Amino acid sequence: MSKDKSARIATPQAVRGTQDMLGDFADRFAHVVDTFERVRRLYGFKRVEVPVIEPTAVFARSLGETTDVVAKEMYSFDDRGGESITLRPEFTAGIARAYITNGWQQFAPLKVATHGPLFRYERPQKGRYRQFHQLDAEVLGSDSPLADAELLVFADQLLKELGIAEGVTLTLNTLGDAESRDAWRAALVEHFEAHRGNLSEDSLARLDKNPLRILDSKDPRDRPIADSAPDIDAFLTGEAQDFFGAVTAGLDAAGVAWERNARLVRGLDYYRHTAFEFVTDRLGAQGTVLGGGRYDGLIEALGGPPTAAVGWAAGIERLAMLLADDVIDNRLDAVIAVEDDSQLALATRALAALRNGGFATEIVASGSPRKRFDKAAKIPAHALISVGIRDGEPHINVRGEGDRSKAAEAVVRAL
RNA sequence: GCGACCAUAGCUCAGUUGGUUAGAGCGCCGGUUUGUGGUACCGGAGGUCGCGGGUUCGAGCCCCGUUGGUCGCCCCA
Repeated sequence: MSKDKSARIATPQAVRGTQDMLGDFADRFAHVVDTFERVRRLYGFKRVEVPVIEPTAVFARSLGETTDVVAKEMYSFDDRGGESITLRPEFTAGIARAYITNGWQQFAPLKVATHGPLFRYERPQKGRYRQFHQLDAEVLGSDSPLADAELLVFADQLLKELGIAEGVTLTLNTLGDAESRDAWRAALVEHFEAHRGNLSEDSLARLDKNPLRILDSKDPRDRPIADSAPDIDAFLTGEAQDFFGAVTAGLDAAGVAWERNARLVRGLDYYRHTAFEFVTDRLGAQGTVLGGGRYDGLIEALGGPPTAAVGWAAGIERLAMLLADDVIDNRLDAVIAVEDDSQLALATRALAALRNGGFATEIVASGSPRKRFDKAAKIPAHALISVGIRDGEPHINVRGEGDRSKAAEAVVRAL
């Protein structure tokens, strides 16, 4: 109602790569989060909340200065006090920072879970957004392979309860301890250097920044070279070998299906030992639905005590897209159609009684009275209650099947 | 950051080789029909054709730019 036209602006568009959710997709999103919250309790993971903003150093130092996430995808800005702040591009580093600053070592081993928005300045694509949302689970302060296994069993049960386990497979690898990883990395660099002339341009860049990533390159020119590269197995120390064996034994004992993928590496620098991804071919180019691994060196790198830790994150939008069409039941218990305005008071009493009694109820009382029944009939509900006049008397009719309908009718009849 | 395709009513879309006043379905509002009924019919509201420039007697249609979307590359959950 602005009288001053100059007060109006052209409606701004939503920021690129962000989304507004309403209805079906919002319900799916909430269903993923609700399921996660339920399953997380079954595994004894505590709820944790950490800030959306952190000092830039939290991410820049921990993820690896040369990773794309740090080098070109962070939303960083100087606040009014001149401090460089970054919108979190992932959960792990912030949780690690909180673990140190709050002295959570006293609770080790600490199992925590959280979910919320993350921000990455990327080109939007199917299953990839600039503001996106993840579920996250971490076990801090445990160097036991049992922790890795527990986290994976947790992830597996979550996917099963969401009904999307079929078509999603757990792929697993080990990156070894620091000693194994360094030896393997050196051998890889040597191998790739020998084939330098045949690598793709992208992989030549990777050779300097993160040679491990050449292993999972999709470029056909890289595949023969990557496939003939040495596996880590030959470089694993006995200790690293035993660790991986214990993780897979734990999975087998819990009945979790998995596949070894010796080519699986992780994008962020902090990973050691166990690395895993739950992958699918149903999301186009964004095949990873849940991923993570062990990051024993991260907390120390952030200035904390040497602390072993392992965790995973899962894209909520990606999980929501995989949900079957029929998993969301947002039917109301009852819909009331007011077919005669003289009975509005009666209908309103029925509405209040139903809602107070725990019945999800909606009322249709506007527009042409003779069309309200049809309008109400289109709203998904267990019971359709019409309130009107019949033979000069107030009259209530209830249509519907099942227990909820009968229970709702009982409430209305008791008025 | 690179590439391809796309953008017309609230939604999903049509719109001929460039040619009067840009259409349909759904949804919304009103009327009629039906009258324990989820039906059918009639009417109405609603559009700077994403935005800016250009070509042309004339542009929703062709060209350039721009913004956004979608899908790949890359990256990652």
